[in-house]
Amino acid sequence: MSSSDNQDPDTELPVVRTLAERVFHQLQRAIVRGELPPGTRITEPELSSHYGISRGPLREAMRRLETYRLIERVPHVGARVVKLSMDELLELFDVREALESMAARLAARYMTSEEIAGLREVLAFHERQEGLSSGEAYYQREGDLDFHYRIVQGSHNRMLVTLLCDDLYYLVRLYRTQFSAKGSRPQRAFVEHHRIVDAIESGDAELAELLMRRHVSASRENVAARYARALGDSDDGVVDAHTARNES
Amino acid sequence: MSSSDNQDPDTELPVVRTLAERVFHQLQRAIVRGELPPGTRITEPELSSHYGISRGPLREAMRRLETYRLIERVPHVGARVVKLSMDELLELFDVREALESMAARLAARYMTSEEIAGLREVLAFHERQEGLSSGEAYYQREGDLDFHYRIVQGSHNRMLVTLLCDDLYYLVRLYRTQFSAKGSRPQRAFVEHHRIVDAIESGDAELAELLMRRHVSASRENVAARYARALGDSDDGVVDAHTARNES
DNA sequence: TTGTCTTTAATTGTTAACAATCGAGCCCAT
DNA sequence: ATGGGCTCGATTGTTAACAATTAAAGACAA
Repeated sequence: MSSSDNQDPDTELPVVRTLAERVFHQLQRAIVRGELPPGTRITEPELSSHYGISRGPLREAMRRLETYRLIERVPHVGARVVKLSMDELLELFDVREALESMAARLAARYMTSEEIAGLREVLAFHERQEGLSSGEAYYQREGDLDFHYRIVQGSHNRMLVTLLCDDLYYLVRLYRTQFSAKGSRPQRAFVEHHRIVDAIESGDAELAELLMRRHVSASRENVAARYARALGDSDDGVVDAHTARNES
Repeated sequence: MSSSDNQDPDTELPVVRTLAERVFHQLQRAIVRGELPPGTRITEPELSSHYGISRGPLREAMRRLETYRLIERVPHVGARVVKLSMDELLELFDVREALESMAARLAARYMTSEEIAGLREVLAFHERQEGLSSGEAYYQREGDLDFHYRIVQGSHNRMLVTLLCDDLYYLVRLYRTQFSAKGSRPQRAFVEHHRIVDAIESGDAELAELLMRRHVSASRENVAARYARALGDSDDGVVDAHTARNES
């Protein structure tokens, strides 16, 4: 019940045909997990020797990481792991609101009964995890991501799937690790998730779209409110870890 | 009054700091203009000798083209210019509808009076071109793209701008050249454009969002209808040039 | 003739060395 | 002492040669 089939936790995918691809996935995971903290300078000789490859494939991997917005490069200067600001996080929420509400609308039209059944399984697993370990935010977060993941795939719009699942969700995960999101209102998110699935199952595209839009928007407002509150307590204008939280 | 400042017609941008960047822009332009027809095999030795560079920078340029979905690569096999299907074009319209309606909503909130004035200038230029040369579709198309471009930038959401202007609009232009879109209902699009700007100027975010959504959706339905009609006349199931048209 | 296997040529992936650019540290003049 | 300019080290950009994989052409057998 992980986010995806090609998202095994510790071993790299078996179907990696090139060194650049392998090290790209390794670096991507390291960044998303926070093993390479934001702002870390990425130097090519260092990383290439660390991974035991030459600079050629490493540069290709870095170029891919750049297009995924996980690192930022400046010609002739270097690259560093992206440092996320609260402004950009809120921007990302707007984009997610637009794309995921559209995905929910399409999912209500095109999702198969098997896919809907799988979605219900995710919700059940989600609640079970919540029941026995309320403090464990990991499953909740991953489970929530899985929920959104499946609805996007249920849209049967390949471009939407690529944009959200391949591009933006890695940024979402990175934000969560950087801001150490704990999931602040799981029970309310549960209710919203169920209502969205109900709308999808009944084929009500407009309602599914509206509910998903509200769901993402509420999450955005929650993050923004926590950020504003943290600004009052903090001395500087930059929010640091453990100040902003997010449940969806 | 072109689509962007860094979009000069024939000379490459002066601020290109590396060979890979230069050849990336050259290839991008060649593909979007149709000089490299869809499905064309891209072979590294050929292109590198053609552009007078080695395979290293060329591979970096190709990797960037791949993430922009302008070429498709298969490891150990090769790359070819993306061949677009009508299904994917309709998918792209759904994504545009979601993102551009959000952009219009944000533009109504955050667009400055200078940006709105520039938008009105685009519309005026647009109409002038339409008046004196009804058969010239080029200016109409570019003008329309410029219109959407500016609204997206008016959203002041950098992630949205990157997604739409840097990623998707090149695909839109590629579609237009491949399907040789002529602009089938310019006068109706004019009215819609004006109404959208009116809504933005009056700060009516919800109306701007709704109008932009309808505008893109109408364009999508127009393309779909022409495609269905072409299917009846055509012998095979693949739409070819001069059959599908699109005005927005 | 057709199907399969083998060989082969071409292309892609990878590596290591070379060249160009940038930033830091030092020196010197005011 | 401080600001500007210069030198030097390190990193990035680029190149050319090498290795691995693939797809196609051709030989051979049924």
